[in-house]
Formats: sequence, structure tokens, C-alpha cells
Amino acid sequence: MATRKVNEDQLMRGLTQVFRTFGLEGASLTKLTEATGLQRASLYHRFPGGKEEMVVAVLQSTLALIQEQILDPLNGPGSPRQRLEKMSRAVAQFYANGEKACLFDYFSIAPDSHPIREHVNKAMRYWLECLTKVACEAGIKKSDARRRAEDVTAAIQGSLVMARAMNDRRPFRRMVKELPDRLLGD
Amino acid sequence: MATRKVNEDQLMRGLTQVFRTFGLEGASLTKLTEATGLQRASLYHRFPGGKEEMVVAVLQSTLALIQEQILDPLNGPGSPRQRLEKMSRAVAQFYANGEKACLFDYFSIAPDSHPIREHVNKAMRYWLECLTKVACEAGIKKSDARRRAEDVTAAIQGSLVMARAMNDRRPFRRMVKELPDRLLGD
DNA sequence: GTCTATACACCGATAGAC
DNA sequence: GTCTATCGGTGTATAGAC
Repeated sequence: MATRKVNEDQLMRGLTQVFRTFGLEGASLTKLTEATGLQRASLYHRFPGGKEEMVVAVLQSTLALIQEQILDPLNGPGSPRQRLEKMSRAVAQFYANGEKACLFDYFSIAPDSHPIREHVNKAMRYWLECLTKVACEAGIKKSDARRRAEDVTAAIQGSLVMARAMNDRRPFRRMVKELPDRLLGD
Repeated sequence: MATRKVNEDQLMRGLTQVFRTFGLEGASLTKLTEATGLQRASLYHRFPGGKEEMVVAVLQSTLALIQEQILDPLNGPGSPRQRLEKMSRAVAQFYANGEKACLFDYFSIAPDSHPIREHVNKAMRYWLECLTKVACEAGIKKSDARRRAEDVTAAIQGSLVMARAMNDRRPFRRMVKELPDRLLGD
């Protein structure tokens, strides 16, 4: 393959930034070309499936980041609480303290028929499973663990919506700070 | 004025349904004409400001419904807990147990410059004030009341995102059921 | 692999008949 | 007040040169 003007990493970062700012329908090819530094035809060379393929690629690369930065620490060393504190810091960073949106939110605003919906569905269920698992390891019984995992997830997603809607990131910062206590009790 | 093919109520219902399904950018004039039974030009006769005016009108009429169905009961008769139980039922109905989205979420996915952002901002702050007020009336001190109001609001918004993303409305139904306890403590 | 140029559908918006 | 017809612009997508 010939030399690439923009490498994979830069490319995905540019695309992701646009989708995370303007949403699924708001992310136009024009905006995507501006953010990546590649022209339309070049984007189609990288993603023959067009915008729909870009959407899937953006979600996949974002899921890889979430896995690495947020979920992997849950299986790392330390007590459940220590691992959750690591996750808490990673969540704060990943969402830039509430400034950056969640693609689970943006990409779920699509017709049921849209292929991305299935990816989002599985990804969020997996996130919940990881949280449930660490709560179980802390000695919380399964059904309570699941309930608390849902509470924590809703608190994050909801406070992200609030941050955007009210232009106030304080609730998000608080939810994240309280994340370990919310999952394990205090 | 001549006879209207579609009355105000039917019109707003149709428009709202489209925006609440497809979001701000996804709601095209074509979809809006199909949902309302009015042609493009007729919609522009009703809303000379075009789509942007429709967006504002949809939000305003939705806020009126929220006021009437959800927030007014908070100032009605009964104990704070009784009023919150009324609100809880109204919230469940308004969001169709998690099937219908929240415009605070959808309409906040817009550039900061978009006029609708300011309306959403004020509306959500008002919602929070109403919740804070009833918590105060139940004897909870101001700062705790505010915090609990934020928790409840995030739980609702977050579980709506979860309902859409995972196609599972159980977390939403639970959050709504627990709403009074979450605001007042149990 | 990237580019310019272009095809064609759909977007929001308007003119003018009825 | 509603309609059909149409405008200019932008959307996604592609052809073909380099």
C-alpha cells in the first residue's frame, strides 16, 4: 500500500471527534473531511461502505479505548474498591469531566433497523456485566450487584445528558466521584 | 382564518412524535409532512420561521405538558411523598415506560449557538428546582435536597438512554418506582 | 492513496394557483 | 389554509486522473 497521508490513529480520532460532537445525522461528510484532513473520495477509499462503515469503525475503536482505559482496570490488581477508584478516574478522563458525549447515547438515536443499534446494545450490556462482576467480587449478592451496576450506569449517562443540556458538569463530576460508593455501598 | 385541515393539537402531536423519534437533525420536512398530514408549504404557513420555529414550538408544547402532568402535581395537595408518587406515575406515563425519548436529551445535541439550547437549559434547571423544592418541604436541608434532585434527574435521563441503547425498559421502570425514596430517603 | 470533478437524491425553503 | 411545482444548497457516493 502506498504512503498514507493520515495514519489510522489520526483518522479515527478525527472521525470520532465529529460523531461525538454532532451525532449520527449531524456528522456530515464535509465535517468529516475537515476533521480528518482527507477528501471525500479518500475517506471512501478507506471505508468502502461509506458513512455507515465509518460509524461502525468509530464505535469499535471507541469500545477498544473503553475496554483498555475503563474496563480492564476492573480486572486488575487491588481490592474491588481500589479498582473502582481507578475506573472512576478513567471515566472522568474519558468523558473529559462531562464535556464529551457518550456514543451509546448518540448512536442509539437511530432507527431500530440501523446495524449500529445491535453493536451499541451489546456494548452496553457488556459494560453492565463488568460492573456487576466487580460488585459480586466485593461480596454483594448477584441481584443487588446488578441493580447497583444499573444505578451507576444510569447516573453516568444521565449526568452526561445533564452536563450537555444545562451546560453544567458538576453533577457528572460528583456522580463519578461517588461511583465506588454507589456500586459497593458506603 | 379559513378552516384548518389539521388542528393545533394534532399538528403538535405529529411534529413532536417525529422529533422524539428521529432527533433534531433526523426529523426531516418529509417525515414531518407525513406525520402531520400537511404538505411542506402548509407547514411553512403555520410556522413561517421554518423548521427552527417548529423545533421551538415542539419544545414549548412539550414543556407545557410536562408542567401540567409532571410538575404541577408537586405543588398539589397531599404530603411530599404522596405528591412524588403522583409525579412518579406521571413520569412513567409521559415517557411511555421508557419507550419514548426525552427532548432534553435529543435537543441538547445541537451546536451551542443553536437557539433551542437556551430553552432546554432553562427547562431542565426549572425541573431541578421543582424537585429540590418539594424535597425541602419534606424537611431535607437545601444542599442535600439539590443533590438528591440531581440524582433523581440523572437516574431518569440515564435510564432512558439505557432503555433506548439496550432495548430494555426495566431499569427505567425501577428508577421511576424508586423516585420518591430516592428524593426523600427511605 | 489521494485528489478534482461530478452524479443524483434529498434537504429546507418559496412562489403562486386555488 | 392548502396545495403543486420548483428553487438553490447540501447530502452521500463515484469516476477517473495522478
